[in-house]
Amino acid sequence: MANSNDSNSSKDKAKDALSCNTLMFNTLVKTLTQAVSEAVADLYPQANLEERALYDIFSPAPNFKMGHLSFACFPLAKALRQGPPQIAGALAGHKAISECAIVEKVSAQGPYLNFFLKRESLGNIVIGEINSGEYFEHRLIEGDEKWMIEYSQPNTHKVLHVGHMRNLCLGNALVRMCRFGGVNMTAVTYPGDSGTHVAKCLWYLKKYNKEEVPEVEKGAWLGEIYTKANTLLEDELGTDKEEQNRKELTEILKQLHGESGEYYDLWQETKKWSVDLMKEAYDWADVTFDRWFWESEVDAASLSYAKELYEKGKLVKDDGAIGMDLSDDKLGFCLLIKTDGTGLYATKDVELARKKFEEFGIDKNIYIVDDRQAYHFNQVFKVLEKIGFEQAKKCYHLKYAMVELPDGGMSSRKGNIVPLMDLVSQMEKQIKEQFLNKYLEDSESGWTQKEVDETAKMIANGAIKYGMTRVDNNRKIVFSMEEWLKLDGETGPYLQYVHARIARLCQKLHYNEDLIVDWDLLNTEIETSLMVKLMEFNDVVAAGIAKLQTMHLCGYLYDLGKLFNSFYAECPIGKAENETLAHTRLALAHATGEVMREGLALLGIPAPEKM
RNA sequence: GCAUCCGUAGCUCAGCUGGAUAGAGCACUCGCCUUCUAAGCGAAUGGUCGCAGGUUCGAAUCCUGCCGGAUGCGCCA
Repeated sequence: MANSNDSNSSKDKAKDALSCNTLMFNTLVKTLTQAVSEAVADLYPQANLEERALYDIFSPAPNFKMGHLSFACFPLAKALRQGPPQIAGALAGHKAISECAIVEKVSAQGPYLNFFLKRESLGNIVIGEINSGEYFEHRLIEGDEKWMIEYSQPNTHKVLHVGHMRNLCLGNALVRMCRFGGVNMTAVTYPGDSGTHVAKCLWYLKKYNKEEVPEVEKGAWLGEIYTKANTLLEDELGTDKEEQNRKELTEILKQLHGESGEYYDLWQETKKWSVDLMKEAYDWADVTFDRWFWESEVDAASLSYAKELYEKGKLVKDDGAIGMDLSDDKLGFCLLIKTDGTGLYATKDVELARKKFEEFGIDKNIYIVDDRQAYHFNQVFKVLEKIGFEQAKKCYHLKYAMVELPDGGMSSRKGNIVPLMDLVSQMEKQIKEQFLNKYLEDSESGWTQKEVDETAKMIANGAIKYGMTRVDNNRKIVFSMEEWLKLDGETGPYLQYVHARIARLCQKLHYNEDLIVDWDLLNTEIETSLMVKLMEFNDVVAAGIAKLQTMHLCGYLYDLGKLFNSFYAECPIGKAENETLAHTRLALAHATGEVMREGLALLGIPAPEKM
């Protein structure tokens, strides 16, 4: 009993931290909501239903044969004291709905009210807004809370590998989506530039390394040194060298803390090599941060803050160590000062949170970190709450499962990793060989080598980012180079291809905003389906922001791409029966291109003009 | 032992706060370039939704138990 209550409340708290309200931005759904509201008020005068509640009931119909939008009457049954099918029947017959200006046809199917919208309304309101750009200006999220997302916490002195990309792609996409929806968002990173891994790396570099430091790619080389250091230290465990090694590492850490000595100088020099590597990856991913919080920056401050908390009686001493007893909350004991007087990971995270609250005045604090840290963050958030930070309730650990290799987890400690740039370069090579190089010889298309290189880069970028953001955060990704190099089916390049096709089409057929269109001419199912799909874009993004998920946007863009490709195959544009139809279809294609470009941009994926 | 996550087609995954016939991709089979980019389109094949109960008008979805897998649980980060 107590257990289930506890788990409920912790789930509720997590929801609380996430919660945000989406606005009623969908023009057509809003119009339908008003119609339904009017009909309900007329038919059931005693009922008192808010428009907002009605608006939320609308959803896409399961398939385009049944309608464009559905309204399920189940939620109304209690308030209206009638069965859902009866309600649906009554509403369908009311003229506020059946004669609504945007409704082509409405029918009650069992408990559902299914709407077909007028092509003219879809065209003028949806396609028109998209092509003018107005559609992308809607604010999606209510309120003016300040949000912060911390993502990408790579360690210096280790290799950046494909596992880090999941975090980076996810964070990048969420930041972009939130900003698109009108959220005041600050993006920060927290690289680990201090601690034992650094000491180990420097220890090996100074004492054992015989290789020349390379001229280029020093960061990757340094990562290999770290792996060697670890291997050596593990090999010497249990030998008479173990004690000596430990002493040497402690001495190095002491120098780093004291900010002087040969190892401190070496740290400063080598850190730069790693940071250059990080920046290379961030440039590749087109990621920027508003603030870099260095681990070394909070190191000393975190310890003095913990001491201060202890003196104030907020922490207790136990077994010689200092921390907070969270056993009442089933979170054990959160250790903050070790018996040797130094701090820990949690100590730094408490200080970092304090800094975020004070420096930025944030209301919502999101951490994108892998799911192995769940317990750690539960402890840290609880500590913050008990210290007295109101914002602790709005701290949220956005978990994701690890990227693994077919034979198990990736570990730079063991060195069984795929460096990020290996994947990128192999993919670019493959893209050129399989697709782009042929355009070099083709005198008609006449691509330059530079165009080939740039396009290959964009496509590899799209493939990796889509691959990393399309699966549920809770599901682990097993990385296989062979699989990732397959670029057909549901992939980033499929979406980019749709965009490139449209761009070419608009160019060849001279798309412009002044084309004379007649939306009523679009009378095939595929054309109206495409229009309805386009209408849903903002809804999908808003839902993604509310849930902090990228997966649904990926799925949406893929569905949109599929619809477009079917449309492209079935409906001739340049050779349509008449000019107005050609122009109308071209406007629809252009709108699809705009949504695709914007959607890809939210995932951080570039949209090539040709490929 | 306790906690979190996962278990849906041969493989990789969708299925949103329970709701209308469980959907894609890959693989396999068949069709489509004298028409706007075939990195494409169309068709066919493939599922007792891990198992067992419960709640409900209705459960892949919520609850409980079990099975199988991953991860975490005080001096690492």
